[in-house]
Amino acid sequence: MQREAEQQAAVFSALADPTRLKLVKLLCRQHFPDALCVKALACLLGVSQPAISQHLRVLKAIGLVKGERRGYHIHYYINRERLESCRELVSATLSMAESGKAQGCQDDCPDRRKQDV
Amino acid sequence: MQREAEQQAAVFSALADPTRLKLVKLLCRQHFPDALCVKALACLLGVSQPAISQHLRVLKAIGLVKGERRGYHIHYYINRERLESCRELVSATLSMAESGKAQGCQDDCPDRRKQDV
DNA sequence: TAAGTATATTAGCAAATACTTATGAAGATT
DNA sequence: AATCTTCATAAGTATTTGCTAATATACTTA
Repeated sequence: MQREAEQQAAVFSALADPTRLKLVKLLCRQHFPDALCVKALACLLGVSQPAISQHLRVLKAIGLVKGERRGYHIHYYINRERLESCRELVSATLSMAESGKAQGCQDDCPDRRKQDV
Repeated sequence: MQREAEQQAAVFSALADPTRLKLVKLLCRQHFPDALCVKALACLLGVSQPAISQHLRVLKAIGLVKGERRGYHIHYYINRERLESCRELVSATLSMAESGKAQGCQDDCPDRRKQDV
């Protein structure tokens, strides 16, 4: 569960930035053969080109976007299967269905006796 | 859309930490009349009491947890309606259903002409 | 009301983040 | 091959974050 929470948090982290969310949405709206190069994204989102490259790196790290060169430009697009799996991951993380049995204080908790409200 | 992305990012941010995710999960598993006080949470998660208070503040800020005093302790619990609404929010944010029409470069984009790939 | 307990807040710190400017690397075009 | 153009990386900075230790606050209980 330790590692699980970290992996889940990593996905939430990658999406925990408004510019990155807008980036994802922009890419989502693109459909073949429309293209969005880095400069165009920078222009649309009002930040510098390196800023976009850095955001793209974060999104690539979780497999959410991919790039493909076309002439001078690199055409960035959403990995839609991964997008769906991320959607399921965040949804499942917040799903109460995964609630197991209630957990009490551990035996070695110094305040176990005080937990009786 | 500007503000929308910020609000969505705020929810992702609040959940973009493994300790906070574990906190949410722990509270999810609690069912009335079980109680988890701050000290018990600190003990279970292996961090200090102030750290828990601070995480709880973040979660309270988005309405995800609530506290209720019972004797000496404050019993923290999940706001399950809000949990569900957060689940819908993050899911919808990543849902391709909200994809509108493809968007080109703005007219004033200095690199509009270069976007033809 | 005074003492006791749990929780919140503050101060301080190290690490991470989001950005810009400047520079480097990769590939396309001629 | 030389030149261009795009994109990535590096360097530098201001802000935010997650933590601990110390302190203050709020409430209960006697």
